[in-house]
Amino acid sequence: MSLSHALLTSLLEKASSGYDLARRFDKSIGYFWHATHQQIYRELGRMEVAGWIESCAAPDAGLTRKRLYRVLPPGQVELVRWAAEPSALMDLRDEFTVRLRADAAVGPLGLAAELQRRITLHQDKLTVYRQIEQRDFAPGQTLSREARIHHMILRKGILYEEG
Amino acid sequence: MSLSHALLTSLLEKASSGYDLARRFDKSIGYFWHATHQQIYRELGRMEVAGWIESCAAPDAGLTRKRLYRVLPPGQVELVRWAAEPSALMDLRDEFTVRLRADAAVGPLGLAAELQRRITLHQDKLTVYRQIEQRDFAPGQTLSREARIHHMILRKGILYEEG
DNA sequence: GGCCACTATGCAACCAGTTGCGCAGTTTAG
DNA sequence: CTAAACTGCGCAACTGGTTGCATAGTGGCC
Repeated sequence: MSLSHALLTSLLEKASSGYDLARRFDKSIGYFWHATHQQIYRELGRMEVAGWIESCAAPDAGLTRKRLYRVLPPGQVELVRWAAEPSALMDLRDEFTVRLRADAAVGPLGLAAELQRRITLHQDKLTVYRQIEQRDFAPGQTLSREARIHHMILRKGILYEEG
Repeated sequence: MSLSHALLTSLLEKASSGYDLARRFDKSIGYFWHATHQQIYRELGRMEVAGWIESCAAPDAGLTRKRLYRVLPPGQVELVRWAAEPSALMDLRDEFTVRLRADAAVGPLGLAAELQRRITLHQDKLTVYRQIEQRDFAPGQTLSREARIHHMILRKGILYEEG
């Protein structure tokens, strides 16, 4: 399973509460690995039991139950171990393409409007991605290794949305 | 859920046994909606209970349990109803990109060989897709509506693998 | 005649992901 | 001052997907 490893990565980038993690996740790793807050809380619990992370009451918790999670050395060791494993190519689960096949099989079903709506959504994402690229990865800059990897991942997203 | 609708589509294209369906699935709709034989048998059972499909002993069954499944009118009605529903953009679950992020976060983890392996796999798929395109959708032909939709879907696969 | 690979179906157990709900504290607008 | 919206965590029930195994007939080979 990779959700735990995705969370480890995200927590290494910045120690956070479950809630903040869920929100940041939506806007970064969430683009290529989606998770609900339920999954995230459950997984944080498991990882704490496993000794991969630890938690304490968050400094800004006040009277709330807010907890801050932090990666422990065994968590980082596990992440490194896992990252080097080979893995199968992502398998797609594309509902709309199934609908297109259905349309091909049983005649025109009026999918044009829906198709147009989806193209617009993809264009919106593309616009956002390109803005991020201009903002964070403008040409001529010298980028760190980390930044170059993030740029590559973003390029992949851009190529996908263009497709 | 869409697996049932993917199976309905595939069965409309050609009535089949569960086993044949599973094999055809791998090489057509399976490219954008993966399923194991277990899921397929279970779903066929449910759909038969629901009255979407019917089955009889296959003509070539001999003494085996082989059964032939066929879509009934309520199944087709359901497929048409479902196809017109709006649906969310596919969300990706890309393990390798999580690994790249992990590499970015905790330093070089030697993912180059794995990356190369995956590029080769994508190139192999691309070659297959292009051969199918040349064989089935050569330019200059007049294609049916159905064929044009299948071609579009294939084009999308090609763009994805090129990316 | 015996072995192996393949066709064909299915059970059972498990794990991951989703949905709906509930609780409790904090902030903000009227 | 109070209602509504937001932050933050979590339980319970369910559904979908995966894995390992079992069964049984068919066809080819040596």
